[in-house]
Amino acid sequence: MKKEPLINFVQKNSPASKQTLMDIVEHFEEKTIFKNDYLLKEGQISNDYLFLADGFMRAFTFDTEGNEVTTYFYPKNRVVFEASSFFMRTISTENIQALTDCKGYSITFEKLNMLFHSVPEFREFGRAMLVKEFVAFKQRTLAMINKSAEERYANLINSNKEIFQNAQLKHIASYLGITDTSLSRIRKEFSKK
Amino acid sequence: MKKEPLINFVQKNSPASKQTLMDIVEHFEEKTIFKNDYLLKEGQISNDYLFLADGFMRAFTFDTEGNEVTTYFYPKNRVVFEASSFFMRTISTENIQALTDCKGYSITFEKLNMLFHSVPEFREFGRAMLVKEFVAFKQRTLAMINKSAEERYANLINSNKEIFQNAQLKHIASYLGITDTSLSRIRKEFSKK
DNA sequence: TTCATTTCTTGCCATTTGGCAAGTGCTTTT
DNA sequence: AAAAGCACTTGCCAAATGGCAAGAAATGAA
Repeated sequence: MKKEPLINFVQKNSPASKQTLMDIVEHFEEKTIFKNDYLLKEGQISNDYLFLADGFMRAFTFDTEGNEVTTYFYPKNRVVFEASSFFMRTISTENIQALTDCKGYSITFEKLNMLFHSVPEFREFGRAMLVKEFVAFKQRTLAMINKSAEERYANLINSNKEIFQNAQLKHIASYLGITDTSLSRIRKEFSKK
Repeated sequence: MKKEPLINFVQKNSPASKQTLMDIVEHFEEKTIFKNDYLLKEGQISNDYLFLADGFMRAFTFDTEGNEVTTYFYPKNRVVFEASSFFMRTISTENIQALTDCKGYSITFEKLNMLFHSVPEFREFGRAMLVKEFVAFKQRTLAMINKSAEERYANLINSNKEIFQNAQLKHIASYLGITDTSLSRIRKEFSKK
């Protein structure tokens, strides 16, 4: 069956019977997004809860001065969604863009809700995804507060090597909260060690 | 009835019939926490999902150098919980402490789950709370990245005046990601305008 | 291959924030 | 009232990061 990565992912995060899993993934549709295209554009109400089977994405928005700020990187084998817009049905201030050609399985808000109401195990999955995202953000916020740019860089390169293979320096820089100039210098310092 | 603030809060966030509301709040227990006491201590698995009816709390943890870092302030009339520890049943790295005498209504993980499974409207409530927290964190992370300390201070004082009436300077400073020395200077600059 | 465009690096200097330590003022204890 | 403790402020200087602009390197198009 084609949706095997999705099945494995759901199973891993919230065990369910084979039949239940099939009932769940049946409602996901295959989706392809080419490099530089968007899963979500600001101003829209997000209607894609996407399991990213292959590729690499990023979320970004703009600060008050109009600079692009990367808010998140999404490697493959995880779900990609903008919680606020998707779940609250509000207009998104974020963009989600493919940094490489991407393939995955997507479900709409309506269908996801239907599954949440009818499949208790899947509710656990949904909550686990939300909590996971939340925790990741918390840790990042904390790191922003009490670590130097160099330490944040070191953490990122240790935990998410693939970011450096897929994203541009300026994307990584704004994600780390520094300028690309500074990141370039930090990287230089770092390579000496 | 005693739990009226809670009833109103649930009703506002996810409308339900009077009877359903009563069924929900019945499972919450009144809880009092005195100033400087803890709702959650690091090392514990959180088992309190608290609606804070009155008082003021903060969450904090320690950075790698052992400095206290305030991660969140909780004014009254909102829910207070550590999503990671409470929902994932993992050991908390955060502390939640009362900054004033506090009163609220608390429910355990088990009972909350029971309600989530049996009351669809309440599931919506639970999700809304999680998403809300998430959004607040995202905005904060973003602000940490692309705003100066002075701007972050200005935002905080405009949006959360009560923090300044309830928390110490050093708590606010670590929340803003600066030292109390710097905050003191910023505050001085600010009062000139 | 060659040219054009984009991405990344680097030098110079400015600005922001931090570290430390002393000092002020308020509150609590005795 | 004196002493002690805590919260906050301030001066001095250091360290981290930014802004700008020029140049180098990589990438993509013709």
